[in-house]
Amino acid sequence: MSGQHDARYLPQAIEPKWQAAWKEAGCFTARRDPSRPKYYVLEMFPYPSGRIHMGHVRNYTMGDVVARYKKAQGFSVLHPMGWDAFGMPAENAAMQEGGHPADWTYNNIEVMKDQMRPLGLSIDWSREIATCHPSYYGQQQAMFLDFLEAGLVYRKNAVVNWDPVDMTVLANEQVIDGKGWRSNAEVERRELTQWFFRISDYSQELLEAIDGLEHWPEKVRLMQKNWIGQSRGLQFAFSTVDAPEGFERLEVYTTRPDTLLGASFAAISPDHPLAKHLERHDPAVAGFVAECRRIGTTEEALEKAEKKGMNTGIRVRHPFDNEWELPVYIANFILMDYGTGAIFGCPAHDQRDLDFAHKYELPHPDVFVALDDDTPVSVTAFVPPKTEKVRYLRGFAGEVEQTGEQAVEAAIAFCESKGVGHGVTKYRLRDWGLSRQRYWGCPIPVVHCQTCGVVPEKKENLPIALPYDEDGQPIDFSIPGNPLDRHPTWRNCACPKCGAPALRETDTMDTFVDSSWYFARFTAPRADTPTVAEDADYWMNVDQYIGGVEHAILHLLYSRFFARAMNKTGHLPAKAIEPFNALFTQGMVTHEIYQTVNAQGRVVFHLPEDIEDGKLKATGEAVQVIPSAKMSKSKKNVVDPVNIIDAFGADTARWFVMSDSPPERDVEWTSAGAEATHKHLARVWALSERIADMPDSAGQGDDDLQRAMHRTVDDITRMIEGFAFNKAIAKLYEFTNTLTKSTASAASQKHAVKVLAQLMAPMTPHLAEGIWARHGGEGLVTEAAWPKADPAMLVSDTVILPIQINGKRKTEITVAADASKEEVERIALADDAVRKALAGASPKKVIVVPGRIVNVVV
RNA sequence: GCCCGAGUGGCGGAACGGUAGACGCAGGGGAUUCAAAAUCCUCCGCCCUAACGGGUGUGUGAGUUCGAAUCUCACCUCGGGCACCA
Repeated sequence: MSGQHDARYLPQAIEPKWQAAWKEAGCFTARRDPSRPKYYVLEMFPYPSGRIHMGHVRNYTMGDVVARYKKAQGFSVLHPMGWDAFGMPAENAAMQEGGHPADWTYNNIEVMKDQMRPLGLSIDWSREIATCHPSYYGQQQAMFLDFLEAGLVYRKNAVVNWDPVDMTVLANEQVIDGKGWRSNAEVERRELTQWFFRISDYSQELLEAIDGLEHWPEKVRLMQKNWIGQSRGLQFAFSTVDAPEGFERLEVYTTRPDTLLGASFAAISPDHPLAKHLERHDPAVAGFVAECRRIGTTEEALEKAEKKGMNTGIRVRHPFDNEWELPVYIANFILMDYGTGAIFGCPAHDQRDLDFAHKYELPHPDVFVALDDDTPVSVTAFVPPKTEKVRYLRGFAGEVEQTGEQAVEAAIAFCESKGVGHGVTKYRLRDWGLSRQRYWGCPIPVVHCQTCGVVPEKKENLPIALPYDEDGQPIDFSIPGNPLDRHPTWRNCACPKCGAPALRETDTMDTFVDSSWYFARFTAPRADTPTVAEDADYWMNVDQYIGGVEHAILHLLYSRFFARAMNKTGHLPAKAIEPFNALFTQGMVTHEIYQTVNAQGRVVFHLPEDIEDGKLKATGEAVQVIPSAKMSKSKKNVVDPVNIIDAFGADTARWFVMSDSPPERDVEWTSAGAEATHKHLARVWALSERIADMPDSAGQGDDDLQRAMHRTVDDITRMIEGFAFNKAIAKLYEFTNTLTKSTASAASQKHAVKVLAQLMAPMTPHLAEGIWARHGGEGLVTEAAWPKADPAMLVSDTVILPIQINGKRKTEITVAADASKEEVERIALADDAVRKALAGASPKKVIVVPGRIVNVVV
C-alpha cells in the first residue's frame, strides 16, 4: 500500500480534499456557453433561521443530485443559492432578545453557510443573493415602480388583525384564539389603505396556462385551479324595501340561479357597504358587526365559526314576483371579497343555508328532487353533483328533468331575456395585498405629498434603504409599533414631483414579493438592472424547480404572476412567463412536537435534543408529545444535521436522506440508520480497495457482471431522471452486493467499480472521487461523462414466467424470451403443478401475457 | 368547514392492472475471537405444520376484472394549504 492511499474510509480526510479540488477546478461556476445546452436547477431558497435542518439537507441534496447528473450529461448547469432573508422572525428576535434584525439575519446567513458548505453541494456560490440586501431589494423597488406605471399596482382598503395593546398588525399565525400572541389582548379587525398587485386581472390566463405545465405534479395543478376558482353564475340586483337611501338595489351573485325559486332570504357580508351604513345608525347592528369582526380574518376561522345572522328588517323583492319579499340578513359567513359580498340563500340545496334557515326559522322549499326519490329536504340539504340529472319542482327554465349544469345555463339565458341580471364568469382569486406594517421588509418606494398625493420615488433615488440607526443608535425594537413610523428622520424626504417636504411610505413589502423573482435575479445577480436580457435569455427558464408542497399555491402562483408582470415591463422574455418548466414537490421532514404549558397558561415548545424519555432533560418535567408535524422553527421540532455530518461525513448524510423514503413523501425523522449508511459506504470503499489490489490474472469471465453493470447504469439513469432516488439507491446496494460476490476477471471488476463510482457520484461525490482516483480515472469524476448502457446487454434470452391458477400464483416456468403465446400455453399446461390443479379437466380459460404472466382459470 | 394528498411486515419502503414485501434498518441463529467490537454467513409478514405444504394478508366496507396495493364508490385516520409563517 502506497502512502497515497488509505485503505480505511475516512470521510473527514477525503471530503475537504475533494471540495478543495472542485473549487480549484471551478467545477460549479455557471458560464453562459452557447455551444452547450443549459440546465437550470433550483431549490427553493431557505429562510435564514440560523440552523439548517433535515428538510434543507434533503431538498438541497435532491437538487445537487440533479445538478451533478445533468453536468455529467454535458449540460452547462446553473445551480445557485440564496436567502429569503426578510420576514418576521428577525424582527421577533430583535424584540425578544434585543439586537438588530439585520445583524441577526446576516449572522444567521454566515452560520448556515458554514453548516451547508461541508455537504459538498455543487452550488455556484458566486451568485449568492440575500433578499434583504439593498442590491437586491433596490432592483425590486425599481420593478415595483415599473409595475405601478404599467397599472399592475393600486391602493385600496383592506382588513388587518390589529393588536390594540402592542399597537401593531398581527400575522394570522400570531393570532391565537382571537387574541394577540404576546399581549393576549382581544384582536380587532382594522381597515387600512394598502397596496395591491392586480393578480386577479390574470385569473383566466393563469388558469388556462396551468394545462401547459406538463411537468408539474397533477396535485399542484389541481390545487392552483381550485384556488383560482373559476365559476359561472348570474349577477343581478334585487330591489329593496325599507332600505336606506342609496341602497335601492342589492347586487348579488349566485352560481345556482336555477334555485332562484327556492330562495328564502338574502344575506350580506358584515363588511358590505349596506352593513357598514346600518352599523353607523343602529347600535344593535353595530354590536353584531363588531362580534363578526372578532372572528378573525382567515377563511378557515370564518368557515369554522358558528353561522350567525342578524335580520336587518330590510327586505328585497323577488325578481320574478314583486309581491314576494325576502328578509335581508347580515351573516358572518359571507365574504366581502368574493362575488358581490351579497347572496340569496336557497336552503334546500345548500347545507350552510339550510342550517341558517333552521336557526332563524326560514322556509326551505325544494327546487328539485332526485329522479328516484322525491323526499323533501329536512335536515340534510340535497346537493347532487351538477352533472347529475334531477327533476325540477320549481324550475323556470329548460326541461323538467335536466342536470344542474344545464339548468344553470338555461336559468342564466332566461334571466338575461327577462332583463334580470346577466351571466358572468367570476374567480375566487383575490388581488395580492403586498403592504406590511413592519420594519424588516423591502420599503415600498413611494412618497406621500400634501399637494401631489401618492408619488412614486425617482429611480435614481433607489434603493430606498432601510435605516439602521435612529438618533445615532441602532433602532430599538423593544418599543411597540413600526420603527419606520416613528423614525425621526427616515420618513422625511422631498416630493419627487414638486420638491416640497413630504413623507415616505412606511409600509414594506410582503416577503412573497422577494421570492417571486429571485429565480430571475440568479441569472444576473450583480447587474444594476433587475435582469439582463442576454443572461435571462440564456438561463431562463428554471428547468427543474424543487421545493416543499407547502408552497404549492401561494409562492408558485405569485411567481407565475410576477413572471408575466416582469415580461410586461420588459424584465423577462416572453418564453419565461411560465418560469418553472418542471416542478418537483418534495415531502416534508416531520418530527414530533414537544410542549409544556407555562405558568401563564401559554404553550412552550422544546427542541428534541432537550428531551429524554418524554421529559425535559433540564427539569425532569413531563412534556406533551404531539404526534408529527412539519418541522418548523416556531414549534422547535427540528433536528440538527450537523451532528450527523460531523460524526459520519457529508456523503453519509447525503446518501441517508436520499435512501428509503420516496422524495415526494413526508418522512418522519428518526436518528437510527445513519450509522448503517456509513457502514455501507465503508464497505464500498473496502470493496474498491480490494479490487484495486487484485492481480490482473485474478478471476475469469465477465459476462454476468457486465450485464448487471449495464442494467444498473440503465436503471440508475432512469431513476434519477424520474426522481426515484430511493430506488436508485436500492439498485446501487444490489449492484454493490453483486460486485462483492463476483468472481469475474480483474479487468471486468475494475471497470465495474469505476462505473459504480460514477453512478454513486451524484449522491456521494466525495467517496466517488476517492474511488475514481484510486482506479486511475481521468480527471475528476465530477467532470466525467455519464456512463451509457449498451442496449444489447439489457436483453436476455430466457424469461421466468409465474403461473397463476385462478389468479393465485402457484409455480413458475422458464421459457425463451421470444416464445409465442401458444408455445407458452403448451409449456404451462404441461407443468406438474398445473396438471395437478386441473386434475384431468381442461381449463376454462388460459390468459398468457407475453413476458409477464400466465393465468389458468379452472 | 373547504381544497389537495397519503395509509403495504416490528420500522423506512419496493411492486407498467400480472410472483406483494425488492433494497435497507431492527431482530433471531451461526462463523471468527480468550472475550468484545468490527466483519462475514444465514433466517426473518402473520397463522397452522417437525417438515413438505396449506391458509391468510396492502386503513375499513362494497364494486369492476381471468387477475386489484394499483381502477371506481363510500367511510376512517393522518398530513399540507386556506391569501400577514416561510
